[in-house]
Amino acid sequence: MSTAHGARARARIEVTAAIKDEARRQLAAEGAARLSLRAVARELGMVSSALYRYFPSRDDLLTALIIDAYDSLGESAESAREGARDAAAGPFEQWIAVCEVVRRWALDHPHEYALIYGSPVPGYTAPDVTVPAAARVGLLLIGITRDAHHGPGLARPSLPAGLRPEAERMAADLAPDLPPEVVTALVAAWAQLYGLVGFELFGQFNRVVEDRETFFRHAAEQLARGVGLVPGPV
Amino acid sequence: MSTAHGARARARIEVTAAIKDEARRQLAAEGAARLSLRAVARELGMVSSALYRYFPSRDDLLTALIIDAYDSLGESAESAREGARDAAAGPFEQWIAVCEVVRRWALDHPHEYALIYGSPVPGYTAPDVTVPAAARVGLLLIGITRDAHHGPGLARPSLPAGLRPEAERMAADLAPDLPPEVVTALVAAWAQLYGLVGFELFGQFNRVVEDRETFFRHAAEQLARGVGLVPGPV
DNA sequence: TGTACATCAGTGAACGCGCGTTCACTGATGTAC
DNA sequence: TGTACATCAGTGAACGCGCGTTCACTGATGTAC
Repeated sequence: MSTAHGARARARIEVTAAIKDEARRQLAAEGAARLSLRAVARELGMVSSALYRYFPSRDDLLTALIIDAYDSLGESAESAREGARDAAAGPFEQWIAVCEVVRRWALDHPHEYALIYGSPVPGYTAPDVTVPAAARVGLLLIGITRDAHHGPGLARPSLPAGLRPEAERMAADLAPDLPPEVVTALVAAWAQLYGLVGFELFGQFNRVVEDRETFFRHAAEQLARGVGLVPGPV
Repeated sequence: MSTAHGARARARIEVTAAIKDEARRQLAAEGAARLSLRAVARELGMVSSALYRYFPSRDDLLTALIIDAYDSLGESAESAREGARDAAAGPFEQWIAVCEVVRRWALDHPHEYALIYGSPVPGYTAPDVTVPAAARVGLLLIGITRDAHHGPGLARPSLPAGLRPEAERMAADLAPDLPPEVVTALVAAWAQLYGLVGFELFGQFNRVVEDRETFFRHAAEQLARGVGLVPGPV
């Protein structure tokens, strides 16, 4: 009975996974705009209407892929951080490790990256379910900075008076234990990181930057410094 | 004769412009992925095949729109810079003015911004004709920095030894009269600017940054400082 | 343990839609003599 | 200045394609008694 029920349930889980895998494959090959339920079904040897047993619409499938992409990136970033920490690297080096793995992930999964950080898919708006997954990298950068604050210390970035109220609001929202100057710099650095990655990925660095690894590493270090992090041991 | 010939030629120019205008309207309303020759023709009261007298294919129309978008942004940026200069603002303030107008333009033309700086349109690769238009904002930022270098002066950003060869190569390519450290910082700042704009535009700042004008202004100032610019008169 | 019923995955046909592009054509505008 | 011819814009029909979604259905799997 429980095995029987389990069998049907397991089958459901497996088919759902197969659908997502195939969808991800097509996403990787063609991009989100070209992702079609019919093509996914075709490839799986199913009839297109069968997918509706698993996803109520194309948008729901897209939402699932978006969450998976955020989680995949988040997981990479988190394990990069842990790897660095295990190697006795301090917050500054952890920051760099995370930035580099974000870039790496983006280069390895360009269409998934475009799906979550590129221009929105026309006619689709991401529902709130995606928010927690989307926040992972941001929270990780906050965590690293927090460690520095409560550990080796943090330089304090400058902050114009006009921005103080907003800085305090953001700090209260995101990391009440960190100085508002730091939180502000953190949010800016977070956005700027994606500027660097996006420009490389979407071809704006063609004919401009050649040694992109080295260039990026330096830029990531500058971002870390902007937040107040400094090189050094744990 | 010349008027007659002129009439036909003028008509051609006008219809071409009307097609681009309508295409731009649809682009603004729906995004590039939804732009269709048939819809444009329909709206203009023409038959879809008639457009082929003006653009050999949908991709060519898209290319024309891309160039126009780059040019529109470039023009905005250039005139913002001139406005600032006319108001006796120094390079630092000109830099801020340009950054702010880039942001403004992006918020006012989200789909055109997405077309040129967002994820690539699937199945389309921009031909080389777009390069000069695409370079305008970058060249403008270089120009501002050059003015500072030959005028009020420029702080010299740091540069790790490993990046020096690439920095020298970039400087030789882009601005041989500027120090390689500055050129490197410039390229990074340029990418980071688009990270800030893109995050705001594509919704990553939702629930995070509220006073976006003030936040952006501060971030733009930090970018300017990173390049070596400092506030002050001409 | 066996039987009657309910649940559910997957089928196959269909609806209605929009797209880019080609092609042979008509008729007006422009050109050469 | 008038005529014969060439150019060119725009038409209308068609080709072939793929899409998301609905719906009535079959047959296997699971559930309750």
